[in-house]
Amino acid sequence: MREDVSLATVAARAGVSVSTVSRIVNGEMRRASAATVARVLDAIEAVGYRPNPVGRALQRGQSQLVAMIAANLDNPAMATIASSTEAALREAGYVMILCDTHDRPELQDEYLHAMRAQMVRGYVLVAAVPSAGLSELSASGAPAVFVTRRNPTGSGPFVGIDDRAAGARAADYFADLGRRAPAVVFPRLGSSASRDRVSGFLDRLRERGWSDEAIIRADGEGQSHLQIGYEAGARIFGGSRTPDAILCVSDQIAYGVNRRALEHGLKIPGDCDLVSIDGTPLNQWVAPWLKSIEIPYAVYGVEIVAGLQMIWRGESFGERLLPCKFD
Amino acid sequence: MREDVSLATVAARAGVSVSTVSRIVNGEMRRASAATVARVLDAIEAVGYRPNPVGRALQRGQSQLVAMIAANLDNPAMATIASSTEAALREAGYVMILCDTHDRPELQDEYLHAMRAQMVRGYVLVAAVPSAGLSELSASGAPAVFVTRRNPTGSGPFVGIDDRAAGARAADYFADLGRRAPAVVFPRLGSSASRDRVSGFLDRLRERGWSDEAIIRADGEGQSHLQIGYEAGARIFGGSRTPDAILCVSDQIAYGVNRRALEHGLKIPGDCDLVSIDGTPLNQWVAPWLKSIEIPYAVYGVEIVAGLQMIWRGESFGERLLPCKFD
DNA sequence: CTGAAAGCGCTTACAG
DNA sequence: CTGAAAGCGCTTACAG
Repeated sequence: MREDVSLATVAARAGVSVSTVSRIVNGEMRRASAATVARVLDAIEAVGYRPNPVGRALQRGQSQLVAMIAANLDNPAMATIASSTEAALREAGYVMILCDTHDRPELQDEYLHAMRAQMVRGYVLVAAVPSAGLSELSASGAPAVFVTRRNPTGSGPFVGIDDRAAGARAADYFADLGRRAPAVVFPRLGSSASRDRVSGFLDRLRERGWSDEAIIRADGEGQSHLQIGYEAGARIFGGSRTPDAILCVSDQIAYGVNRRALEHGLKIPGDCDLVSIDGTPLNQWVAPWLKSIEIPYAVYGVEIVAGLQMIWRGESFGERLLPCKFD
Repeated sequence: MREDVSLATVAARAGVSVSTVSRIVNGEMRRASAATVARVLDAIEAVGYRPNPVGRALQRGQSQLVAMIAANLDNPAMATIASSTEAALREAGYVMILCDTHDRPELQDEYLHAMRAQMVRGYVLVAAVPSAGLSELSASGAPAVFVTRRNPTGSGPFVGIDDRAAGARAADYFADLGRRAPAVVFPRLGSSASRDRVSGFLDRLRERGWSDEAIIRADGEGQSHLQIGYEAGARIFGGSRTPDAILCVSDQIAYGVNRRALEHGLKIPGDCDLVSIDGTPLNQWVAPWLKSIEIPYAVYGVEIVAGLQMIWRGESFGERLLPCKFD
């Protein structure tokens, strides 16, 4: 377990050149005699050699590092995505660098540059925001998969859910239940995902006979979905019409709305149903009042890595929409 | 923004040697004439040169990467620690690699080896478990700071809270409130932190007149603190004596206990007070019934990085116990 | 079947 | 004040 075991160490011990050891380490067994291979393998074993990824990266122009650039790790959904991606990358022999952009384009660009300097093998962009560096990245053709939000500066491999369908499902649920006054709560400056969930919800309600004016819409400002829900809740419950069913585009928004509902003395469910889209496992423990369309964040990791591997192999990977649970 | 801007590119453009450029890039301004410095700086600017960290790491035997090796990212507390550490490292010019060990010693060792191969500049070990590789690391004197759990294989820089004091604080709170039947819930196979919280609680209760038998103790098995609380709750609420105050050593344990309490038709608070140690911000939104001693996870990052920097400078860094809020 | 050599981008004694 | 050279650990044509 010494620090100074390099190809040279192994080569000396086996009595061959570093070239030969290098080839064998890289699996080119058929270019050396069986005897040599055996001797080298023994030497590797004996000194406990492991290839130095830094030397290798410099030579190959490519490291074993994969950059995950995420908008906000404090969001439990992103934490789960990060965790599952980390596990899948490790299985595949890669190491994950984690970058939190706090949804700020300049930070995202800073990281994008830093990661290119690190010669990362690929990029996982979770809820990426539009930025100059991102456009460059897209243009450069570097291996990248977008998660949750589609590439805001063009197209690209995507892992997520069918957001419009999720919204529509909530609409059907409310309609089938006989609710009359549906509402939807979303971030003012939302992602494509948010918007799709909302429009899927609205379109389906229209199909099922609602007029536009009959559907209550409320948004909230800022980063924090908790705050967004709380703020929008004030307008919803303080308004002239109180809804009997609310779709929140995320769990955290629902938490905020619920707290406001409690302040207004409303019973949830009962006076008003709450449905959200996320379905983090914590809900069953602390928010049993919440019905949620469950996004399978825990399997995002394997899908993301599968996507990267397809790209590395030169195959094309368009998008992978994962099925949600709702019961 | 080309890929091929190296020291050589800059040197050629400025009409000097790479040595000179390298020195200037590294801030050794006084070893070159003012004219040369100006010319080189111009060239750097003109071609948009950024030092390649991989070449640099190989030469220096040390990268700009810092490894965070955490036991379980799905735990919100660890996610917040990871997030704040990432931010602090970025400010300091480092990049964070994230490794999730799932509390498994073999995985921890695998990562420890992989990170050494990456020539990481330092290690942040969050809730590390005992393992052969960890002993090696401690022995090697590599820069490492332990977080949440102290080094289980010896000593080492530590960032955390005064766990015994936190437990004692809960005891005082219950005693001052006039509670008569206190209980404490903890993981069966807990960390040093868990144990200290429990013993701090018990010792203070004893000081304040409780007999050992009067204090209800319940543990639960497994990884998931939610499950631990739920399981222990069954024994607590199904037992002969029902407590009127419970300390849970983590928020998630409290969530589990609360759910069980609800199933038993108990009102929380009212029939029974619940206090936990963690104080994640989510509590105010989804668990207003929970009183929690708040650990400042969001500032762990800056303390951890400050600790690493002290170690890098050769100064000694023993431990940093951060103050908790409880009101 | 095998090895010497060049080179990935960088740093750092050493010589001038 | 400045540069040529060696070397960090590796890979890969190329020559034999």
